[in-house]
This record gives sequence, structure tokens and C-alpha cells, in this order.
Amino acid sequence: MATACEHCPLRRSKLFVEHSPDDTRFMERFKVGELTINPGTPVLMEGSNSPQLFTALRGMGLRYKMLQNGRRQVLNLVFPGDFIGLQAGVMGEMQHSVEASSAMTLCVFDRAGLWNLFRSQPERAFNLTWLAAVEEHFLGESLATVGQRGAMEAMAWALTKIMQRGEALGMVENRAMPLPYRQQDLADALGLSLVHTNKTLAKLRDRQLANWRDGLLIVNDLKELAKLAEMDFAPLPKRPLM
Amino acid sequence: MATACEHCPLRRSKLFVEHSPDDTRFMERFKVGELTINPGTPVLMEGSNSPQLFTALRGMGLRYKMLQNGRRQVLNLVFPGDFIGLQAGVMGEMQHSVEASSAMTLCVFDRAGLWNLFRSQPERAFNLTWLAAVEEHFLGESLATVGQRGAMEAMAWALTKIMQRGEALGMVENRAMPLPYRQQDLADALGLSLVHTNKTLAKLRDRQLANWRDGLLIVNDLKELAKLAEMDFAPLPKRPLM
DNA sequence: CGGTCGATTGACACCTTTCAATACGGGTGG
DNA sequence: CCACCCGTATTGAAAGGTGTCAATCGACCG
Repeated sequence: MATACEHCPLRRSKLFVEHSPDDTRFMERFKVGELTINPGTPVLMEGSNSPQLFTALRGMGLRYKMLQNGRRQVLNLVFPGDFIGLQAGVMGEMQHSVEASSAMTLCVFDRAGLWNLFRSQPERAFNLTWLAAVEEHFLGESLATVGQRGAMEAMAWALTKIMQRGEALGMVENRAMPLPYRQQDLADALGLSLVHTNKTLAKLRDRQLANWRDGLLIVNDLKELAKLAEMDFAPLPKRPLM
Repeated sequence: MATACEHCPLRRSKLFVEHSPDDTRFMERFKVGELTINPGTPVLMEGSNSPQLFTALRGMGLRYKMLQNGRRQVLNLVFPGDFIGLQAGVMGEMQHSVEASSAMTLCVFDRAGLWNLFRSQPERAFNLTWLAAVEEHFLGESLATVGQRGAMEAMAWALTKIMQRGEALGMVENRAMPLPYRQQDLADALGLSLVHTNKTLAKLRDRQLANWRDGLLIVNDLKELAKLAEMDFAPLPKRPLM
């Protein structure tokens, strides 16, 4: 039984721009169904030309890219509210893969309806571009982190970003939030080796800055973690929800 | 004397999606002027809320982001045909800075006209989103390079990409193209130190794979360079020109 | 209970960074 | 016209952060 957009749980988060009744009506029509998948299930593969687009409704996943040398770069983590497949929608095919890390529920949209959206809903079209710009912004920050920060700073940056996003989504209870990834995933996101990632996490635990174990991330003093990362600790910018 | 869109020199390149007469007519109205600047001149600053958007018409520049620790990450190089300022256009303010590396000529657009574009030119709006997706794709590749490739591979990747782009734009003559950057710029783009960048370039010269001196990049065998980078050597995807 | 996957640890090798010094060309003021 | 300064490019040597290799451990599963 699909969730009605009108009652979409994501709309409770202040992270997203509010929908007008008209927006909701349109999305209700744009949405063609719901998809529930298990951890490890691929959603979109690089090179694929999927006829469908998604919005993560529940659960978490990751976007990644494989290189010829066998190494993997995780581009970012997929959280509830993230739009998946825009690249395929406008460029023709995906340039990276997406897969679920926890159980996920996805809203499914028909790619063919995209053109209709641009023609009849300029505001929604604008929002799509906005979403693309938000992604671009985040990738830029990630690039700066991987390129210019050391392992400890980078990890602190990543965990801070994750915690911030988790808070905005209401996933944090008692300074803890679910984080259903493997250390290898974070390693591949930050361009670090698995071993070094493990040791870096151990240090953060020793320093009592962040404790990530058994899929649960606990951060007592987010400000302190952000300071270690030498990052601007600004509130997340609002973003549209498709 | 501003260049008429109809006679835009960029339209000769096969890199860009062709304009319909209607497109050209619209762009002619959307374009409010032309800007010529000297090397080193900033175009947009991080945090700025510029009322203007640009398309690079001639010359080259770079986008970058400064970190609190004083280090700089170059996000990508700006080549003719690149659109500048989309982030400010949709998100409100720039998340990175842009400056000229060579003398540049920019087409200037009025940000206020953006909304009109979305409302009355769905096809152009679609192209804007397309452009954002192209940027996202490139940033993803850069992230993968900085995160997962060694210095030599990374440099080979960068020079290959540059040469490819240069070829598509008709900037390559006799296997050589202008590349008006400092070694520090490439270093900041790849997350390498200046010294190591210098030594890596020296090795590429020794191996006769790439020779970049005095603002001129010479590559005799692009295939060979791409092989060293272990990259997929696919032709650049077409992109829209605003 | 053997087998697999993810997390941990210790030791060591090595790629990059940092530190320093020199070289070279262009611009400027004496 | 030349000395001087500054930005960029080069090089050598040493320090250090990360990666790789290997082995162990705990949890889960058929």
C-alpha cells in the first residue's frame, strides 16, 4: 500500500521546502508506485538507461563508481529524501551506480513523465535543477575533503555531515542515529584504506568524539567534532523534495 | 561590440547540442551583455549572491573552494562553453569561487530572467538541468580520481580530459593546445603538493607522454596517456550550450 | 562446527609532503 | 641600463602520513 504524498513522512522535516497543495497533487500523479528492497540490492547501475526515477522514502544507500583498476569511489550516501536517477533522466544514462545499504522504500516515478513536468510545472522543474545544484555542491565539498584534508579531519567532516543530516531528518535520538554502512564504505568515500579508516575511527572513539559501532553512530558533542574537521558548521540549506 | 548568438563561435563545436532558431532567438534576448576580463580577475566569489550568470565565450578559468585550513581545492577548469553561476541562480548563493586564468570574454545573463526561462522555455530549462547533471558527473569523476588514483594516474587522467575537451573545442593544433594555468592550480585540483605535481609532470615529460610548458600542453599519443590513467576513453558526451 | 564477512591490530614499506635552496623571466625603480 | 624583487618552476633530501600484508577475533549462518 503506497504512501500518499499528502501524508509523506518526509514532509515533517524542516530540511525540505514545503509543498503547495498543487505540488502535492502533481507529485501524486507523477508517482507511479513504491519499491521496497533489501540491503545490498542494486537500484541503478552505471551505464543503465533506467525508465524510472526514485526518491528515497525510507532507509539508506550509497552511490558509487567503479574504476578500471578495481577500486571503488563512494560518491555520497543516500538518505531519505534524496532523488535518484536524475542523471539518467537528463543525460540518457547513469554515470554511477546506486545500491541499498539498509532495507529501503523508494517512491517510483516514470521517466517519461519528466518532460511533462518541465512543460507543465515550471516550478517543479526549477526544483529539479535546484536538486542537481545541491548535489553538485555536496560533491564539491567532498572533493575538497578528499583532496585537502587528512584522514582524521576527513573522517570528522564526514561524521559531522552525516549527523547533521540525520538530525534534520529526525533520525537522531539521544545523540545517536542509525548508520547502516560498513567501514569499507566510508573508506571508499574518503579515499582511505580500510585499515586506516578503522584506526582513524578508533582514535575518534578514544578521544570520545564519535563512536560508530554496530550500525549506530553516537556523537556527544557535534560542535567539537566539527571543530576537529575545521569545517564551517552552517545549518544545512533547505532543499526541494520530489 | 557583443557577439550575436547567431554567430557564436562555440556553435561550430560538435561538443554542443545544436540550437534551434527559436533557441537562438531566446538566448539573444536572455543575453544582456558581454564582459571581458584579465587573467586573475575574480568572476564570482563564494558566498556572493550575484545578479548575473555567465557563459564562458573565450578564454579559460577555474572554479575553486577555500577551506578553513587555508588550503584550496580546484573543483574544475572553466573552458569556453561552460555555464557559470547556476548555483547562485537556483540555490541563492555561490558555494565556490570562479576566476579567470587567461583573458576571458563572458556572455552575461540576467539572473532575474531565469524564472522567465523556466516558465516560457521548458526545453531550455531542461537544458539547464542537463548542464547541472553534466557538472555533477564531472565532479564525480574528479572525486574518483582524487580518491582512488595515484599521482601519476591522476595527472594522466587530468591531462587526458583537458586534451579531449580542447580537441572538441578546436583548440588543438599540431597536438598542442593552450593551457594557461600554474602547476599549483593542477596540484590543487588533484589534491597533490606543488612539488610532487612538478615531479610527476617531469616524469610524464621523460616518458614522452605529455609535455606542458609555458602555458602550452603537447600530447603526442593521447591513447597512451589515457591508458596510463586506466580510464575509459570514451568520447565526451554532448552538452547543451546556454 | 566449519565457513564467511566485517572489525581490529601490529609491523613495515612506500608514496607524498614538507623543508630548503636554486634558477629563470618579467616588471620596476634608481 | 642594471640591480632588485617577485612569482613560478625545479631539484634534492628527509620526515611522515597512509597503504599493504598478515593474522586474529567475534558474530552469524547453513
